[in-house]
Amino acid sequence: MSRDAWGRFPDVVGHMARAEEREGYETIITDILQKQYSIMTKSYTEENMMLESQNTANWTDECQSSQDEHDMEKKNGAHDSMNKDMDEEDIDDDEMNRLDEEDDDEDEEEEEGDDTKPKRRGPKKKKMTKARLQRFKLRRMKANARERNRMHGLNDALESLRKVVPCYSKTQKLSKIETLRLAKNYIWALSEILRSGKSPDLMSFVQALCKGLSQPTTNLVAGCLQLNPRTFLPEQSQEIPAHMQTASASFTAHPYSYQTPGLPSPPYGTMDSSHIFHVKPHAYGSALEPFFETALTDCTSPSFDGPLSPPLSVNGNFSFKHEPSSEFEKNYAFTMHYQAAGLAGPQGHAPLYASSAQRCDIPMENIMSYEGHSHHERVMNAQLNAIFHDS
DNA sequence: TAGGCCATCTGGTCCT
DNA sequence: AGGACCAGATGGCCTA
Repeated sequence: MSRDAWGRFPDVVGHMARAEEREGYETIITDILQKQYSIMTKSYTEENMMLESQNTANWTDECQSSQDEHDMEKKNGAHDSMNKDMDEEDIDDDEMNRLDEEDDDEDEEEEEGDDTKPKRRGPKKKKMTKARLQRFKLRRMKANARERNRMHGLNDALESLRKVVPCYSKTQKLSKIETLRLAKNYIWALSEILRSGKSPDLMSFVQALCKGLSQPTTNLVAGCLQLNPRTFLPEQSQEIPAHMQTASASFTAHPYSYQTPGLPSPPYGTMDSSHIFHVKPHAYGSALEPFFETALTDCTSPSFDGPLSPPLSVNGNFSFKHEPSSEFEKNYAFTMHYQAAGLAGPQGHAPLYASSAQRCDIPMENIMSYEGHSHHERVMNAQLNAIFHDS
């Protein structure tokens, strides 16, 4: 989603533009803020309490009548700072100092007038003054701006993560939670491959990737890898060819059921091992057996929540080079971006197992969604090639 | 229309 | 005191 120069989203800008057309809304907002602050801090004198009680009585009606403006302010998000093109960096200390001075002056006046009243114990509570209100607003604006920046940074990092997990697509973005789940599965799958030292079949690999993902994301992953999700979803297990079931048997033994407690909707957590294929792993000689045997022995937790401690080294097989200069990258039959057709044989298909008796021919064209020729996608393809071809 | 996802605001807590 | 981080609340957008 595109943002303007101040990081504001289009709908926010639109709201602001409409809000700016309203006359006097700032006054109303300031009034509301003042009342809110008075209530929040509870720092008022008896006189203020009297006033507050009166104001509170009127406040509900006022808030109701000015709800549109108030909502506008909330939606705009620190609209004052935005309307004045102020960001966190723009709120300078001079303004704060000036407000401090005003604040001090008003405090002195307050002390002079308090002679007749009994002095309270404890920390002195300050009256809500205009300057203090301004300071409060400035502080709030700065905090909001920081929080916005922080969340933008978080989202940027998440976007980076999206690009390095399989099935990156600019048009159909994975949600945040699905990105994290897929990344977790991906890391786990790669680490197990490294640990076992054997190449898995594509089916099991996709199954591992899709564990705990929602149905749409599962479809997306399957689509990216040009698999029919029906072939590895548990509900359709009976339709799976024998060799697929064999390959999937080890997946059955996967101790990491993704049945995350409290998941919000049925699509999540449907890959629980308790209902996948119902096949015992040791009865099959899948190439993935070591892959999951280690998992069985190493992991006692029924979920992915335990420490993974993946034996991954980015400096190892996954050489992060921009150009496919190495033999490693050049020779992959699993190449997606370098047009696998010429490498994968006359039918444009390549065997998943270079050495396995159980082969699963998958069309190589567009094996992943490909919308750009960025570095990370080449790296991703290289990694997948390494997994399915080189180990 | 309900539900999912998201951005933002907000107050609390912890840390420096 | 101020910043980072977090979680709850809220409202908008989109889709089935």
